[in-house]
Amino acid sequence: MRLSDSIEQFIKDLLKEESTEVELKRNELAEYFGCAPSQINYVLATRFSPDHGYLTESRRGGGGYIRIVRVVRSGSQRLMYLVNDRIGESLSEEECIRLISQLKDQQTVTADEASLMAASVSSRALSVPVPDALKDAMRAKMMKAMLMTIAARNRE
Amino acid sequence: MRLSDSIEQFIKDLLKEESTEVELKRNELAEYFGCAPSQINYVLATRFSPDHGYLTESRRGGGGYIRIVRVVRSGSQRLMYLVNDRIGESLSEEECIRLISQLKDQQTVTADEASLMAASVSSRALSVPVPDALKDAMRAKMMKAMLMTIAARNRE
DNA sequence: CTCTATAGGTCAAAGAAAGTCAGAAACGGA
DNA sequence: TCCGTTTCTGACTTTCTTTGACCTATAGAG
Repeated sequence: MRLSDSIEQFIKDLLKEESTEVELKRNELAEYFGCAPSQINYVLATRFSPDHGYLTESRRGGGGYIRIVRVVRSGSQRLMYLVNDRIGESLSEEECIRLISQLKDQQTVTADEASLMAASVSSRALSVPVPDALKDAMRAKMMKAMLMTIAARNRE
Repeated sequence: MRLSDSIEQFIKDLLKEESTEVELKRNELAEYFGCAPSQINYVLATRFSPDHGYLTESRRGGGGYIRIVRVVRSGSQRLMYLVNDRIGESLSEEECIRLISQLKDQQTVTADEASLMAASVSSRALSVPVPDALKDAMRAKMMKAMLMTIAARNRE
């Protein structure tokens, strides 16, 4: 198992117990896992970003800390954020996959729906002679269209 | 016996034991067969493609892997017929819609999934400056990719 | 108010896997 | 034998992870 995954799991377990918020010491955590302190920042950046549904704040100096808060946003709030702010005019396949798996983690979509979405934006599905830039533009629109229909159905 | 055939057989044996899904390390497998790692990709491309009834996903970097999922089984005959015979190289939006609503009628997909699929092939989602012929070619591929993932999950 | 010990932050580079693709080699049919 | 197709390799690329050196903020002592 990857170190990053272990740390991610450790933090998520803490969040399960202490519910929506957890505070920890970067150096202690790094010590515990026997890794460089900056590894903690890597985990935060790649697994506890706002896209993943978390906010982090921290403080340096004596008595410093890192606090991680799981943001409780409704499914449609998340969807609207994605459609209006997060997704722009263009989205690569990798970015799509990342967003989709986050939605799945947050249970905004089911696993089945997630794999449908992933299939539709996959490079295999779009393998026609069209410039990559246009494909990414399509991906953005496809994602928005799909998210909108999900938002529409969730509203009742 | 051909190297590719040996590797193919090896993976299929794994799939027999571990049932429908197997995860492996590209480098280890190449090492085991004493060949170039890229040989594994060749085998995947020529023998474990979606047309053959398999899906693959992978991850790079430390702790990377390749996962192979067997899709074809008795229950998915109809879906595979759609993928291999019914849908050709090109599909208009109207044809997509018709197909999707048939799938919904047969309860192969839920209403929610049907609207997701429809959204992804909608003209709204594909409104970029690309010839219609190419869009319809994409629609065909997108539908096939999505049907494959549905077939993959329908195993009982 | 200044100094210093104590925390966390940043970034670039090294390491670990998998992907791509062009071309060499082997094979099979005419 | 000649030619096209399939198989195989190696060099190069891309992505993800991990580390280490250096930077910055804060609290508290003097």
